[in-house]
Amino acid sequence: MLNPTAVAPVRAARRPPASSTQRAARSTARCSSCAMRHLCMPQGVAANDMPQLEALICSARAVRRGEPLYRAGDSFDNLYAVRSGSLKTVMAHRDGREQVTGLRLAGEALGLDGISSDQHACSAVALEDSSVCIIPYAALKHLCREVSSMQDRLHKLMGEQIVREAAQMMVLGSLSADERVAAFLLDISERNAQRGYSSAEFNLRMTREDMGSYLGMTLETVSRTLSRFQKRGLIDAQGRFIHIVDPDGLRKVGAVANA
Amino acid sequence: MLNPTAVAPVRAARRPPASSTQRAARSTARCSSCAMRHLCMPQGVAANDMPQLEALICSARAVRRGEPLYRAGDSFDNLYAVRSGSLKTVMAHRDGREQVTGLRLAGEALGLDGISSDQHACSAVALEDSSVCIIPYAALKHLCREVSSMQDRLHKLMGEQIVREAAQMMVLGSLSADERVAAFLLDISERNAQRGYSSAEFNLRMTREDMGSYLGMTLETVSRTLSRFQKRGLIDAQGRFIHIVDPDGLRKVGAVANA
DNA sequence: CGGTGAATTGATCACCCTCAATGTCCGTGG
DNA sequence: CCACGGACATTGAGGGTGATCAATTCACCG
Repeated sequence: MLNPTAVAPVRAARRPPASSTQRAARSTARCSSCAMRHLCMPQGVAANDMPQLEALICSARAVRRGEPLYRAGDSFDNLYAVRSGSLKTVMAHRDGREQVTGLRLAGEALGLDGISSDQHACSAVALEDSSVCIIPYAALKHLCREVSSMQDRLHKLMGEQIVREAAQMMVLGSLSADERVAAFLLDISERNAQRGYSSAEFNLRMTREDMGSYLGMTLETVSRTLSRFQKRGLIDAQGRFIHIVDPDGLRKVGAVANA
Repeated sequence: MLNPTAVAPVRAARRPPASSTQRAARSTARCSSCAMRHLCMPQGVAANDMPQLEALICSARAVRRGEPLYRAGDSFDNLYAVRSGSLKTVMAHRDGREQVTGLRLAGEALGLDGISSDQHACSAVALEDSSVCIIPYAALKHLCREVSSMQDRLHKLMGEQIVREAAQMMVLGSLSADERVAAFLLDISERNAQRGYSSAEFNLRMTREDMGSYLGMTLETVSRTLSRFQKRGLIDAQGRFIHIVDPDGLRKVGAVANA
């Protein structure tokens, strides 16, 4: 029921498990055992390509909670795949205001914001001690010219981000506060399910402020909304640990406006 | 001062000029004279590649005002480059609510929303009689494997859209109504300037409702905001025709909150 | 000249932000 | 061990921004 990696034991893991910093060597170890292989290496690639791919594109890096994997303005050299943990992407307005623009869970790709200008447009900050695969962009590009399935995979990755961001624009532009929070919880839930984890229980890792920033509302409104959802029996929230009790009810939030 | 194509004569062009429908043949004429060549064909491409590229990737299509170039759910086969006119991209929630997620002016690329799932995730609707270059995606992909500068161009195109959408998420999530409208006007102004048109005067083509949808507010609030900007001497608006009088003043909107 | 779609402007109200107090869980140090 | 400080979360009270509802004007067009 509980998933060992994605879902921490209930009410525990306020601090991430100590093992997570050791799981990924800080040096550039090959990640031939990388759980994200399917991301770096699509099924379509011939088996005999494998060794060269692994040699070429996969090393690992650990990022401590609160530390940046990269910052806005950093030169863009690598893409990343989250191996364990989770990160947020943050964009800054020139007046200093910041907003969370994305959330990446284990298995998801990171760093595409740097392709357009050879500089990262946003920062990526670890929400917990995490580890990422490093994929040198130059090498990946070269590979994509030789292996068409790799090209497809990269294109889809970028296309998915484009669609995901457009969907988030809809969330920010069209939905009420209740609907935004519900949509967010369902999104996380589905992404967990896709990766084989529990869709019902998870540890959000972000603060209420991060959530609010991502959803275009204040932390107080996030907190109030979660409390109301709890009273309505839609979720069971203990701080950052969320249990989705009634997913269908969440999906109907806003549609009916009452129970 | 006035630009012949981007800026229509003041107070005219409520209807697009009749010539615009003839400018682009409805058949698949080669666009060897396509003004958007730089988009399809980056400078880096060797001259002797040119003929094959033109033969491969460029035909044209006209789209009447209000008509869709493609609809959400349509199978994805082509990318497009706007040759003349302008289009909006629209995404629909399952409950039927729609939101404008993007605006494409002449010279800009369109259709990347279909890459991730081989189906378009949003619809593209012409804001005026327009014409687009058709770029078959399969052929483009093939070309990108042979010509590295073409690969770079496509990647940058996708990367730019990713960054642009993230920036729009910031607009929707962090800015006040005044700031959103100001940011929008400045964005259009800069995009016009980049394409060699006037940054001070342009015809917006969208309705107040489209603008509001794109900016996450109601058409009434858009209208009121524009009126207030006009009273403050920041702009001079006559319906959809906008003259930016004080761009620096627009940039300061929200920073000081008063004149 | 009436009809339609779009834009403007006004009046009212609700949603959500702001400010504030309190509570909880930490890790740290007395 | 308990006290303390800090970060985060929750909850309340009040106010402002922008939505909603509505009326009017304007341009275009059949």
